Amino acid sequence: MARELLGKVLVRDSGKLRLTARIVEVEAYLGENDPAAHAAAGNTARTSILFGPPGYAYVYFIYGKHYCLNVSCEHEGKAGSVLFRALEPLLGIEEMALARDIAVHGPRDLIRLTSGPGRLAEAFGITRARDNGCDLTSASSALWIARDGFRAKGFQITPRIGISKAADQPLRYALKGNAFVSGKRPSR
DNA sequence: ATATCGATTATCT
DNA sequence: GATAATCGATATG
Repeated sequence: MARELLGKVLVRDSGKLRLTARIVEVEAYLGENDPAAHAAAGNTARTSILFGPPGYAYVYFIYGKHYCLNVSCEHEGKAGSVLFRALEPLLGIEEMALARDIAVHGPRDLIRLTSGPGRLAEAFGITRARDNGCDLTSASSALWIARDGFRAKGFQITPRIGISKAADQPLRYALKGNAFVSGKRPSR
């Protein structure tokens, strides 16, 4: 799923406003048996979406400040998911800058719009109240995943970022050479 | 009822 | 490179 999501487009539709951005970095979380996954705590009020059918938005709140977006994967009862870590803005850049409350002058500022799980959620106005449980596979949803003709040149797999448990597993997928990928730049 | 901590980011040095 | 900010979910009593 993580590999399939790379290169797809995240779409926000609210009224006549549309935001779109390409998915350039994601991480896989493997469900109940993955110590780093929220699903490891079991099926609770917080994580119930993870245990439902695939294709739905799991939104969580972290560090008192940030929302992050996952899509549920696997069949009902299996809590695998994919975390959206970075996007490349396509449409609605001014609106994203407004939501992020930053001024965009050059490419350097563009990166701060959607490079990082908390940043992309803020740019898209994603909150738990608004988007948790949303069907990401339906074009009539306010938040959904689209396919355009984009062909990725390649991707790379590295260890997941920002976790303390099971941090060694290579489950982070990123488009090769994409400037919007979060974290430290690979040496090449 | 209370304590702990995190799938992060911004802002320092 | 280090650290503060900030709050809801979860664990513990």
